[in-house]
Amino acid sequence: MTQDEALFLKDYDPSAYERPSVAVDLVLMSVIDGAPAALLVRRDEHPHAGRWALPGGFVRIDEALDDAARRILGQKAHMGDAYVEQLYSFGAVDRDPRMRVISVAYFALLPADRFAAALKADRGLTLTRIAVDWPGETGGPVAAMGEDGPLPLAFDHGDILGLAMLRLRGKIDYSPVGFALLPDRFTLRALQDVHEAILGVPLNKPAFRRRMLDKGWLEATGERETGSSFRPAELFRFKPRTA
Amino acid sequence: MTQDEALFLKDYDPSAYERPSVAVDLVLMSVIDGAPAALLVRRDEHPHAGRWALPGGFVRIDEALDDAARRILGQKAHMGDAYVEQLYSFGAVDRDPRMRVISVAYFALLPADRFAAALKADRGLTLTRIAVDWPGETGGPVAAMGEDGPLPLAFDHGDILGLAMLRLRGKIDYSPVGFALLPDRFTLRALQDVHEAILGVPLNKPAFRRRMLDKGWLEATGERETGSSFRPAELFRFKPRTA
DNA sequence: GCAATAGTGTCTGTCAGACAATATAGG
DNA sequence: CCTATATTGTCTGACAGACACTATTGC
Repeated sequence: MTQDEALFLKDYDPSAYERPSVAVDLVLMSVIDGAPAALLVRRDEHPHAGRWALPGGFVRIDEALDDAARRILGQKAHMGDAYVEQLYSFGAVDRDPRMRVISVAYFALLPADRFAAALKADRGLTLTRIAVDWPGETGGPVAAMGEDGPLPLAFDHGDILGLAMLRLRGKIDYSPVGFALLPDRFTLRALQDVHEAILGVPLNKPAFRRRMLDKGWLEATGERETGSSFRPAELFRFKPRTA
Repeated sequence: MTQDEALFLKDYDPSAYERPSVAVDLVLMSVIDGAPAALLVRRDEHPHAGRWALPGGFVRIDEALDDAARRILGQKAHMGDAYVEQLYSFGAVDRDPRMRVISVAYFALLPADRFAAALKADRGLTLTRIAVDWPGETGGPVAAMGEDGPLPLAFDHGDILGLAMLRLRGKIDYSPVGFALLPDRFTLRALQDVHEAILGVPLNKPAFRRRMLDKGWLEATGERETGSSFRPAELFRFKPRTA
């Protein structure tokens, strides 16, 4: 930094304009029993008390956006590391009636067992199945299904959830994000189940197997699944490097 | 809104936390003479005085993010309507040395003649060719080429420019964004030139023609281009509805 | 051996790339 | 007719879907 720049910095007045609050909202996604699922929190306070919302929080003044997402993943969702990706920023003026809040939405992909652990650790979290009226290229509205039908969502969180599903559907067959929804070792059938749940269509087994193996993302472990009363499938692992 | 909610709103204190500034930065893109191009502004003030930056500005407290992008498109880039899409939000803590600024980046796609008009209207704008070290699936770094080599970019605007190119490259062959880079009527050769510039690779002419016509995005006008000393190509138009 | 699923071989339709043939404007 | 490019036809290789076949485990 030059001396001029240092002088300029000293005199700069950052309080000239009224500033919005910036929040991060997290779409926690998994595939459970062959269907896409998400974790929501029930709002106890106004606004939208009684509705369900994405876990979220305000970005601190000295905290990067990505760091805020990971902090909320730990604090609000009781998760350790996970695949986290920025989704979109929502900035309608009236999306929060309290005040101007711009929300940077992220989504996190987690294996089903991590969902179970988080639900046990925090009773405030609710598991919902995501229902999408697929197939339809545009990826229409989604619904978070509770025990007694669709849950009412707070703010614009329904839009965020829908966009997250759309993004995931768009990425899953040309990027290795699907592996983040499975445990370390998994069978090709389990991987196919995940893809079918996300895409909402049944897939051809031999073609799926060929495609996955050709991409070079998979590494055979030589191990077999246990507990089946029929021929056990081989367990594969995600190969991190394209080598 | 219930009475409870109204009461709650009244008592809510929005000034509890220090808030970041939120800005919108615009990547104005076109294809000129067979190469991707962008419009930049030269910074006169600190920080990064003398470097080139994306046109941008702060989001007003009562202005939606998308509206801010369109306002800046008009005010700073002297453009009317255009294809505008949100790109990504950049939120590193130290990306602006003055203060905490979170930038929501947008990109706009414009036909080459609109670029020329904007350059005439505002002498502060600079036209740069975008050089990308392609082909390479990951889409390496980009450089904004001036008369005498690469221009130094301010803040993290090089990252933003690179991500914009990557996004455009990823979308162009499965979405109709390419038409936004051309005038109302255009030849298939011009469309192919745009695709080749964005993708950085030569394309097969018959295959390109077939693919485009099969997608149903194009409408033949029956008119022909003029001014060529050889067989004139038919002019096509973008068909808005998939009908 | 039986049941049930894992894993493989093969055919076929679709589609993009390659390449060549035909069409048409100005001169 | 000549030049240069538009436009079309055809062949071919890559690849996904369909479907049937073989393999392997527990019982």
